[in-house]
Amino acid sequence: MVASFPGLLSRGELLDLLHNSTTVSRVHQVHAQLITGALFSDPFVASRLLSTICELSARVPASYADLVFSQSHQPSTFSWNTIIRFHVRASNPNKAVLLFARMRKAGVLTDHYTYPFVLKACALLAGLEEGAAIHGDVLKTGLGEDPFVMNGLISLYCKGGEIAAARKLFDGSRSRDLVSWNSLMAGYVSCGDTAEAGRLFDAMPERDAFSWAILIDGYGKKAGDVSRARDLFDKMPNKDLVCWNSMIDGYVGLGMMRAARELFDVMAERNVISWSILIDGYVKHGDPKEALELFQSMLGQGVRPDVISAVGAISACSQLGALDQGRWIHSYVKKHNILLDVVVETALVDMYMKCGSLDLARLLFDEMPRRSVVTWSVMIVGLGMNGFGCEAVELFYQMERRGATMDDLTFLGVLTACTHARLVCEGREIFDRMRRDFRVEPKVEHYGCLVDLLSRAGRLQEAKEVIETMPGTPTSSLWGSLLAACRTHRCVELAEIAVEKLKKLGADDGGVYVIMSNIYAAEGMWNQVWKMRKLMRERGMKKETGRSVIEVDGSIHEFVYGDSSHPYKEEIYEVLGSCQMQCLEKMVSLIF
DNA sequence: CAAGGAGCAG
Repeated sequence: MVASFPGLLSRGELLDLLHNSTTVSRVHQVHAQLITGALFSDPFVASRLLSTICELSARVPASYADLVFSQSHQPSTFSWNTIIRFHVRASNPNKAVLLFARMRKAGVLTDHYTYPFVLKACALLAGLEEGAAIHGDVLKTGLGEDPFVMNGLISLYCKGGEIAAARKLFDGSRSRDLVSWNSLMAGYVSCGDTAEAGRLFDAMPERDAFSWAILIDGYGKKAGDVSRARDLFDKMPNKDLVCWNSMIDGYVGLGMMRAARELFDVMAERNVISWSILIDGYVKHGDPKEALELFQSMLGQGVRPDVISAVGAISACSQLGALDQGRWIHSYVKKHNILLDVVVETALVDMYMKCGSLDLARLLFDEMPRRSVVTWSVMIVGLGMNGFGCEAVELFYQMERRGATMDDLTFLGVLTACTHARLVCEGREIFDRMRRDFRVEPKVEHYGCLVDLLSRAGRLQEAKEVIETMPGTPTSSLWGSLLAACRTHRCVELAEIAVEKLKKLGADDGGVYVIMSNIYAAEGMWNQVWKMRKLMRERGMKKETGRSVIEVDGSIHEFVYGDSSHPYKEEIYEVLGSCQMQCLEKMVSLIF
């Protein structure tokens, strides 16, 4: 790289070069020049290099920034500020706070640039204790009236939930500006006091796009009062892109996808966030088909997907079981260098699992450079779901040996896997070790798994005891799974108890009586069966409509029981008919 | 000589 420069560059030439550096390789060139020319002793040049690295923080590893910083002799205040800023930008607030402590210890002068960075780091950490100590530091240096420093403090207290402290600073300040108003308003919004945020908004001497966006977001997403948010949105004079996105997100948060879509469709300008909000909204609110279509039209308009929209599209494929499209998105993401971070890869593993492609899931899982708790959990859940309960439990033990942290989802996955594989003893043991060995508090869902595990294995009495002795109130689903097991294990007495409990919980829907009448029928208790049927008729209960979704050659088909609107319905019923005929023929030949 | 605070997607 150095070869591209004949000889050494002068100080001025290096500074010029840095000034125009927008690529990492350019930074490397200058770095090499500094080393060969022993120019690190020039604090200004060294700090300019660091500053350029900081501007490129998204593409530079933290270790490289640290290296350059450590090479500068007696770093200046500016260099310290810059390396702290780098770590705040790179989401290493811990490191930033640590560096600040070292800076103080080294006796380096702090200035009005230092505090906003380090306060931001504290805010990210929600580290009120450190923040308060830095507040004391600020007062000693007499920088408390610098608007940047003060706003940093306000924002710190807001993020830490100390809105009263933030308010006190705000009220006592002589130099508050628009950002101070906005910060405090954001603070009220995030602690749920939208009313006070609204009063601040009305009292503001001037407003900018931030002010509007904070309150639109506050009314919409945070307070769920989307009509007030819309009022504000309509009144806003020069709506910027963020405001549109906030408003759309407000609708999406309440599941009002139609309203969200209407706004989206009339937007003059969209960015990848606008698309992501909507795609993610469709995924979350049960319309994965629409999410995928939107993702495709986003690509069609030349918008490069980011991690959020990619994850949205991938999980839409998981929900639909759309393996072909999922694989296509996987290769698209690889080809276009979309950051394959651990979240995206986990979504892909989940997609392959949900689509039943265990080998592809395993391949990706084994190759992943980093795995999160979610990655492991997804794999465990997937194995269990696909009927590989023993493998799921084995993976759980492997996870334990690696010392990976586990969360409640992990246990939900492994317990469900135990249920499906009838691994009663393992399941029971893992449940008992949850709190003791892994410090994960079992939730109702985990008790649900345990009850399911025991009752399916026929240990109905034991299951009933778990329900009755668990902390908190048992939910209807617990009694529900006991009831379902009573049917397979033909236990009328326990079933009747379960139905009574379900009735008390107001959860005795049609399904409960269907199961109960089936249980009676199996025992030949026909009087009871008729009683159940009559009860259902009286209450106007019906069975839920069955529906299913399938992907064929990349397009999605939905089937609803009794629905005949599918374009290929005649062919479908013909095939179905012939299947039934074949089944009948087979049965007939078996019987005779 | 240089750089900083507030808002939208998971």
